[in-house]
Amino acid sequence: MNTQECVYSHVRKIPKGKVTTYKALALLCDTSPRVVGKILHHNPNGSKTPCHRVVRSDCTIASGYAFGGPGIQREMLEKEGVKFEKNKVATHSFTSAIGSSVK
DNA sequence: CACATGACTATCC
DNA sequence: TGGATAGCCATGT
Repeated sequence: MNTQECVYSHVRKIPKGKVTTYKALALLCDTSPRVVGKILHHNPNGSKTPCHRVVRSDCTIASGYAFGGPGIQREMLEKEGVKFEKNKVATHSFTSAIGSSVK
């Protein structure tokens, strides 16, 4: 499976009210976080990819969000039940492992 | 085929 | 503790 499809698959497996980090996706896809972010920004798989549930390792919202702005992403997550600490995501809202691994 | 870029992460000052 | 710089990997030109 290509890194691209791999990342998309994992992002789609993120349960509602939960979030993940680029680093986690990178590890699951056996790649680097840079690639994960680049792929997600390239094109959310037909809006089926909840890229708004993907945040940085620092729990902060990603920069250059493509849905209208970081503020939008935060509100979307809050509506899904994700707790927020100021401009960061609550650590307890993270999914340690998304569904199943690729390999 | 080689160079440049990027939703990032980690280290240094 | 916080901001800036370097490193990394895949994709695109």
